[in-house]
Amino acid sequence: MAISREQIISRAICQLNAAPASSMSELATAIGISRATLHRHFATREELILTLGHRSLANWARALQTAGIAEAAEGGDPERIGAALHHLIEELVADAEDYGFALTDHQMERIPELVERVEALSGIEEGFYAAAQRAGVLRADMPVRWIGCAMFGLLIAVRDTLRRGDIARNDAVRLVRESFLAGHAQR
Amino acid sequence: MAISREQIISRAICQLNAAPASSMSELATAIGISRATLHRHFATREELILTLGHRSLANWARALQTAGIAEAAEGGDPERIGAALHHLIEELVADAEDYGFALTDHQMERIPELVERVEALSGIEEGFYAAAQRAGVLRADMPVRWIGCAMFGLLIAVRDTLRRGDIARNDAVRLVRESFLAGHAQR
DNA sequence: CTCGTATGAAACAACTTTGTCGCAAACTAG
DNA sequence: CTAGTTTGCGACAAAGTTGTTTCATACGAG
Repeated sequence: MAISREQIISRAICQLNAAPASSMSELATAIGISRATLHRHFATREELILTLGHRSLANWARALQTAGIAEAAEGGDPERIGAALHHLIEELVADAEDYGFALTDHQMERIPELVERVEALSGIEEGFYAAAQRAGVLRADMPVRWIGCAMFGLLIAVRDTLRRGDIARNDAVRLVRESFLAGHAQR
Repeated sequence: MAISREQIISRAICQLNAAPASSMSELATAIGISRATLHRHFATREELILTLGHRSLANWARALQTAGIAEAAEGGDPERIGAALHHLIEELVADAEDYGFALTDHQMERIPELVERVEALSGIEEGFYAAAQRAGVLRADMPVRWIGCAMFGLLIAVRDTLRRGDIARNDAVRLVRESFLAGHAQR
């Protein structure tokens, strides 16, 4: 077993980040295995996409977990919520780089199983933003869904700027934090 | 001529906004014409995508023009730059709704002609942001490219939230303006 | 070394998409 | 009404993708 299943998944993600519409043939070549072997690991293309989607969503769930947003939201302490928000941004930025293709991939939108899970995770994240609004950490004059989507948009910005080398990797977290919290106007 | 070329283009955009990976057959059905007629107007799929891409970019160029960012940038007057920025946001938000699919469409990235034009327009917009930084309107501790991509991300947020009915259309400009300029932290 | 497993290469059928063509029907200008 | 144009429909070939299968080979544990 020269190449493990984990390596296949990770290289497939890498290839899809570079060329989101890759065929199974292109994926196999990029991974470094034959198309037959790829089909031995993932019987259908949908199965592969499903696996990558779940992998991406599991990482998102882990990010929400690690940042401790549930506990912070429950407590309602502004300081703790602020800390959790900072932690959350760190986690999300790291994921945006790894699973960049999943952010704007259209094939996943048609797998109900994944859509459902996306909505569940979005709900959790938005619940945290709502708690942050109540605690006075985030402004309350915007719909929660908008705040969630704005964060999402910034993660796409991270992916694209990193892909083209426009920003330094070490700078990404600061840029998202500043853009998200303070905006771009000079004060 | 029951359906004009303009109508074909506009309905094709509408369909691609709903299903970005539509085939020529699906597009023809959604437009309300036969596949043969669609091919009579656009010999190849690439020709259609190229037309839609140029249409989208022409609108972007018009937005930059209408907002008067070039003149404002040249003058260097902070107040005028701020006004141009507000105007620009209005125009970009309107475009994001009309040409939403183009924001994250991958097929266009492989047409050099379009990529080139995207870079040119990005350059103009970023030149304006740079002028805004020098004038003290936008903060100067971020790369211009990041600011441009952050705006881009917010436009994707507009498209997605409008698509799902999460925000009111009348509210979109205010949300982008506030998110872009002031961020989401409560002060 | 040997046996069982994993792999690569190649071929195959089924399907989808794209682009073209011919023809009959509908429409329109005059 | 008539001639010219446009359209829809169906058929077609070419190409690409997907999924399966067969077979020979390479590898690894024992």
